[in-house]
Amino acid sequence: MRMSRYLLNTLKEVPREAEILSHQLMLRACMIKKVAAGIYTYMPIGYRVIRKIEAIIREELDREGCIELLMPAVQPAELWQESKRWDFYGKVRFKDRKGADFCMGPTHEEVITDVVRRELKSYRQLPVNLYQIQTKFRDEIRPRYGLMRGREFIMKDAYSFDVNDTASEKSYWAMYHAYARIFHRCGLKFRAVEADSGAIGGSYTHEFHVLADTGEDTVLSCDHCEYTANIEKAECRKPEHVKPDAFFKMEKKETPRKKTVEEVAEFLGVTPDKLIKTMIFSTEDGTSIAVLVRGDHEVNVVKVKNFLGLDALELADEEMIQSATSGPSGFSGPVGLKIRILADLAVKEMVNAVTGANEKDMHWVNVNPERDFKVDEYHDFRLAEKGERCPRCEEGRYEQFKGIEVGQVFRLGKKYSESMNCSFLDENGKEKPAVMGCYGIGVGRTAAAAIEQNNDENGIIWPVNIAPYDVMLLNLDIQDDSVNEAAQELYENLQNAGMEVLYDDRDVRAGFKFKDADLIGLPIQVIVGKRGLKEGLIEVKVRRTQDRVKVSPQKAPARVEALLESLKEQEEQRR
RNA sequence: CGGGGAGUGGCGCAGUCUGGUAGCGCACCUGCCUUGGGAGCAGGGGGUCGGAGGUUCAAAUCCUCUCUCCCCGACCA
Repeated sequence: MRMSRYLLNTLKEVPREAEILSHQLMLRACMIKKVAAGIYTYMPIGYRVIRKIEAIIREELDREGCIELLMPAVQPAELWQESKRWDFYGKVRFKDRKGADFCMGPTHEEVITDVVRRELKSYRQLPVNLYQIQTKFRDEIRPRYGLMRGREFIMKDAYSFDVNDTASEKSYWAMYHAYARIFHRCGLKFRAVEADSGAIGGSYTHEFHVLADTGEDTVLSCDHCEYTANIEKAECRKPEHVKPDAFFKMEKKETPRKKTVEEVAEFLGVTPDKLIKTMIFSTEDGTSIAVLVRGDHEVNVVKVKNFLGLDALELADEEMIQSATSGPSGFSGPVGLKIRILADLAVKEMVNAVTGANEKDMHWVNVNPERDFKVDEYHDFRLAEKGERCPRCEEGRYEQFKGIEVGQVFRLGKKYSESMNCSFLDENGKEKPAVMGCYGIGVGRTAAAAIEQNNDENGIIWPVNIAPYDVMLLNLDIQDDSVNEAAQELYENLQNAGMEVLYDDRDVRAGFKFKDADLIGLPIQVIVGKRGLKEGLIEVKVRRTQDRVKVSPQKAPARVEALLESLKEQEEQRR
């Protein structure tokens, strides 16, 4: 493509709306244009990246035997009413001229289940895995960061249907491995992360996170074994049992205005790990529950929620704390507490601890679990932290990463097949619901994540496999016939050798072209100028390393091809 | 939805407090000059100041309402 005829206006200045790097660079490199909050046009150069990622996804899913189809963007309310989800989910709803309810599809479980239930008759038809690459619309409460969290976004979603759990699990792992291949091919450093499966049920799920400091999610990974988990899910190692020397007598002490763990610990001259932190939560129906953790630990609300099998759990407000503990907040403690008490495993090992006395300005000291208060259930209820020992192996410790969630594989079980009656006859002629799985990849978000991970002060550095073009060809002097001739010939020869070339033949100064080339970030730049041509040479520059080599125009295509190959290899091996 | 901030040529901003008929840089067009890291000079086109209403001789500026966008929190690919 000749840039003189392309639609690609770069920006020197950063539009004010862009907060994070990928968003800024996408705007500056003319990849996207905002149409409304969270709604973007993919400009030509940006759309090429999207298409590259889609192509990789298609290849890897097709390899697994998945089948592509395309479902509608607009969905009728009836399907959502059937699955009882019409009133949940932030979706854009509207009525047609007859007054019937519709919505922009935020996801497609309902539609795919409807499609499959009409077609599925026999176990002989299973397994089947159907996918689409489609535009979703979710009325996000707060869209931001460009393509990272839009309201309208391109997503690959796949749905597997199996005869039973065992078969479904097989489908799950096939997708897991396909995803790993996809993100490797995209040249991304990522982790498959065990994640919280939410309220949908006991099955497990993995999120795929691209590692980047700007990521919104926190991931803990063992530096020795394979264990990697979202911080919401990351298990804590069972605490060592230490035999205590002596149990002292429980005593009440005045702690005027000392409410936080730090204040109380300092006031009493102990370390925070000697305190039992008592957090009061309230469930959906207004019941209060106490959760105890060691003073230097934090409660993991997700763990508590899952343990209780609840959808929602909130920290109690002042009023609730009063009625549950008959004391003010900041002085809650388990001694004498009448509500249900859950405690983290680490609390079980605490000896002669400090805890709130459920009255203003008072704490107990020398409190011992079981002797001085009863715990209804001990369990892993706290947030794991970096540096802690791995729960799965003996040698490792947790490392912490920031990640961008670009994909998820999820076992749905029979949730939709039962509520929407998607069943088949098994080999005994018995009717059974299909066991489902669903699998998503955010295509635009993957592109954004790739930029977050691959950039420098000059701009984007595209991994070869998802770069909009392979090569940027720079003609530094379009007034000069010899330069023009050489550049034109290279343009043709590079393309004939199978490479995608963006040819900067614009009538602008050399410096301008260099800046643009770096900003747009194609993996290789081929630079043709008067200066080099005098010696019969042109320059080949690797964007990532800024390395330049001089070669003859004749040898350039082979050289560029070899460089692309080796870059590709390195990128696919990245961990 | 709660809290904070902003809407002035395509982009970045000044002007608003103290009303007087809109300005700067980038980008764009023309010419000259220049040509290996976003050159220089000269000339030029483009905005009615998010929208509606009001106050006033006069409103980007003051008042009322409204819309949009951005940032921080809970959701998600």
